[in-house]
Amino acid sequence: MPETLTADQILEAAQDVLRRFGPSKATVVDVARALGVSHGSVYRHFPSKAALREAVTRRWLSRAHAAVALAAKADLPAPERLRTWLATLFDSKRHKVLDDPELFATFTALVRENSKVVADHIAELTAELAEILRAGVAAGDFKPFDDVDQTARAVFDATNRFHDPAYAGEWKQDGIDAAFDAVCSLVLAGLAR
Amino acid sequence: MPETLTADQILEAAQDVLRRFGPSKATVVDVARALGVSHGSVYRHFPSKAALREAVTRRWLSRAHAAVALAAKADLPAPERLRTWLATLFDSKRHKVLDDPELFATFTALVRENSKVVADHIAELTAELAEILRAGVAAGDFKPFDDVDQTARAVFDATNRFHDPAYAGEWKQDGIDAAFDAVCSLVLAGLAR
DNA sequence: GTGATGACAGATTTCAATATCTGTCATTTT
DNA sequence: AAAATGACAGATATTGAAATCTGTCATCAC
Repeated sequence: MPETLTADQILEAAQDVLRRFGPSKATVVDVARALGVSHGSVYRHFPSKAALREAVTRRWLSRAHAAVALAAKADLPAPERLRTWLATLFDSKRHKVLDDPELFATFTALVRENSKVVADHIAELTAELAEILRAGVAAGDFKPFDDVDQTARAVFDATNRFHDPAYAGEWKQDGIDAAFDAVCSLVLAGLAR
Repeated sequence: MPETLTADQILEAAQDVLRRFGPSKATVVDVARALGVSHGSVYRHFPSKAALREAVTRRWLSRAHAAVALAAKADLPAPERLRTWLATLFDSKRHKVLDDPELFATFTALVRENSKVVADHIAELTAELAEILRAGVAAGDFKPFDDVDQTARAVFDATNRFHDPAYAGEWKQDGIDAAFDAVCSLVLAGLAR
């Protein structure tokens, strides 16, 4: 039972409220109630409801991705590492949506309302991709690229169907793994020396 | 002023009503009113509002695509033909959304509510792609594929960002053409012998 | 003085009454 | 008889009044 209210406590409570009530019902008053404080206190730490939701979204997204980034750090040749990275990204999101569709929907709604957060997250992801591409070029596995960042973004775009939550509904369909492998192989063939 | 009401007249009127009122406000009663008949007469030709909307969607989609399919029939080597096909598809959709965003939104909403129509349309599109791929394999421009249809679908999936209306908001951003070229080149490199 | 409160104005949401729409079908029109 | 109608029941949408929420700020507590 801490003396003073911290931004982190508020974020934690806001996350709980969002989980329980969903993105359309969760209010700042609910968050304050959950913490046993007045809603005015929340506004001491966050300038607006939108800012609070954005902060929750950012935290949620970065924590969710930390696991993926780690899993795909394996010490492999670039092509395999790229394939693993893409497959891990896909698998992790697919598991999320299958395990708890409601929570995934809440999370997706939050992400959708913050295009800035999405842009930043995509920038992080493509930076990871660019890293792999550079390693592959250095090792002679990939052909040299005019613009590695552009190519990294192209790889990200080409695999959209397997990481954009907008397509989550298709991730349980039969043949989705074959479709993923097909795109993956096409992309890898396009990168190969 | 024809004697008897035809399904085609109803489709035409329904299309007008949808254009004018938008997908959420357009009613069967509106369509009947526009034709000067009772709404019961509409139900003689279409079993439900959903069926009527689906029929409109199908017609709208197939007419919109006829122009694209034609434009991309040019007598070129397969790789150029593929690039032209993809570029024409992208350009045509981008023009639609830029020229009349409201109509595009109406159209997109209709498409979204009919996943069956979408699936059929995608099947047609990938069939066109598969045709190009086969020609390319025969001419020795593309490497032979295990499964041409699967590869065609992979090409379609990889270029999602440039034909799925869900991304229409990004089509006016700077650098979108460069992003398109990057994905296109990656895909073509992946197909090349 | 720093942090928390709760009253307040304006914006947004909820709710229930009302109106409109969807789909059916017995009846009317041609 | 084939086509069209319009009354009807149940479902859905609209509306406006009441409730709740957001964001501010003068005041209170430590």
